[in-house]
Amino acid sequence: MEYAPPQAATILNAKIDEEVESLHDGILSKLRDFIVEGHLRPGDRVPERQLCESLGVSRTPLREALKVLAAEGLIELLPNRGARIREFTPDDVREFFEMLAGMESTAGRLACERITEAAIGEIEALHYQMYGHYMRRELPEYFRLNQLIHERIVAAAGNHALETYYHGLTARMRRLRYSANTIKRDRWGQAMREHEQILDALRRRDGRELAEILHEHLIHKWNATCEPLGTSEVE
Amino acid sequence: MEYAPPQAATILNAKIDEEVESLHDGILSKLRDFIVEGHLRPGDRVPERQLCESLGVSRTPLREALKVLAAEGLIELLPNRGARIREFTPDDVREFFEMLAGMESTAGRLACERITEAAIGEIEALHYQMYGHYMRRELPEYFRLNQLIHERIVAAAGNHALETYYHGLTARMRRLRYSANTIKRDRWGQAMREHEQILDALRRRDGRELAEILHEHLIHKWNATCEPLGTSEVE
DNA sequence: AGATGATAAATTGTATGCAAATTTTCTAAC
DNA sequence: GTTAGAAAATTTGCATACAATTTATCATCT
Repeated sequence: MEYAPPQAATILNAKIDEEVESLHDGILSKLRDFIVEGHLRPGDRVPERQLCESLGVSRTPLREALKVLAAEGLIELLPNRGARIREFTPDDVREFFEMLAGMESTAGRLACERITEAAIGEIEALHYQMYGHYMRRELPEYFRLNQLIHERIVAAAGNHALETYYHGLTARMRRLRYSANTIKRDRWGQAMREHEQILDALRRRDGRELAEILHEHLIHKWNATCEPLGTSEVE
Repeated sequence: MEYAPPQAATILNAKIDEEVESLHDGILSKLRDFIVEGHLRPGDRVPERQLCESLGVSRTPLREALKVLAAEGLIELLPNRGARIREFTPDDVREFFEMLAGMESTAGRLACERITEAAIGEIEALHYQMYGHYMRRELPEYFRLNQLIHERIVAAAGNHALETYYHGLTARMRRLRYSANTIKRDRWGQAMREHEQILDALRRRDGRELAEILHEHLIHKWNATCEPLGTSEVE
C-alpha cells in the first residue's frame, strides 16, 4: 500500500531547485514501511547488520534513519543496547486517537473556510459510495472509503504541516488498525449517522460544528476499539 | 529561558530501565537550541565541519542529529549540498499558528475533562497575576505569564504526545516571536478579555466552548502578527 | 542440578577514510 | 572590466575500522 503522493502541496513547497527527494530518504521510507507493516513485533530488537544486508547499505545511513524513526516515536533507542520496536501501551493508543481527533477536528474547521464546492461534491460522491458499501455490508470497501473521506477533509484544510503530521499518525496506527478491522453492527450504524452529520456540516460550512462532530466521531471510534468485542460484531 | 522539565509525564513514560536520556541526544538539543536561538540565519548553510569542532564530535553523530532536525522541519537537507536553515514563508507561519490553534484547542477540550480543581486554581492565580501585569502595562511579564497559562492548559490535557508536539511547535516559533514581541493596545485588551473567557470556560469545564475560544484566540494572535504595525502599538 | 562468575562473541557508538559531487579560485578570452 | 571556463579545494555521502559496552557461552562451585 502506498501513500497518494502529495501533489499540489509539494509543488507549492518546492522552491526552484530545492526539496528534491533524496534517494537516501528511500531507506527511511522502506524501514518505516517495514516496521509499520508489522514485520517486526513490538519489543523486538532491530537487527542493524541484518537490515543493512537486506537493504544493501552500510550502517551509517541506516543508523541515521533509525534516529529519525526514533524521533517519530516508532522505535526506542536504548543507550548501548540499540533500537527496539516501541510497544504501545493502552495510554499510547488513547493519546494517538486523541491526537487524531484533534487533527481532524482542526482540519474540519479549516476546511469549512477553504474547501471548494467541487471538492465538497467529490466528498459527497465518496460518501454515497460508502453508504452503498454500508448497505451491502461490505466492510473492507466501507473502511477504504471512510479513510478516503477523512483524508479528503484533511487535505481540504490547506495546511501542509497538519497533513504531514496526520499521515504520520495514521501510519503509526496502521498496525493497530490491523487488529481493529472490525466493527459492531450498532456502532456501524452510529458511525454512518455521524458521517451524515459530517457531510451536512461541511455543506453548510459550519466549522464549529464540523470540528465538534469530527472530534466526537473519532473518540467514539476509539471507544469502539477499546470495548471488548461483544457478540454482534461484523466479520 | 528553559522549559519546565516534563515531570510527571516522563516518569510515567519511563519503563523500569528504558528511556534513559542518552548523552548523545545532547548534540541534538544543543544544535536545536543553537538554531532556534537564531545564531544561524534562515537560508544559511549549516557548517558541518565547524560545528563538529565547536561541539567536539565527529561528523557521524552530528549528521544523525541533522537528519532528525530535518525531519522536525527546522532545516532542509539538499542532496549533495548539505543542510540549510529553513526559511519560513508567510504560509509556513500561517500553518504553524493554525497547528498551534488546533493543538491548544484540542488540549483545552481534553483538559476540561481531566484537570483537577487544584490545577484550575493555579491557572486562576497565574491569570490574575497576568492581569496585574496587563494593568501596569508590563509587557514582557505579561507575555511570560500568558505563555505559562497556555502551557498549563496543554499539560492538563494529559496527553504526552500532544504536549511534545506542542513544545516542538513553540520552539520552532520562538524565533518568530522575537520579532513579534509587540502588541497593539486594542488587541491587548481583546486578548485579555479572551483570557477571561478561557478561564471561565475552564471553570465550567465546558470543553466545547474552551476549544472554540482557544482556537479563535490563537487565530487572532496570528492576525495580529500579520497586520502591518500601526500607530498605537505598545513598546 | 542450579546458580555464579569468567571468558568469548557480537553489538553498539563514534571516528576516520575515500570517491563523487559541488563550490571556489584562478586564468584567459572577449 | 567583465565574463566564461577549467583546475583546485572543499564538502558531502557512504563505507569501513576500532574501542567500549553488552550479550551469549561455558566452566566452576555449592
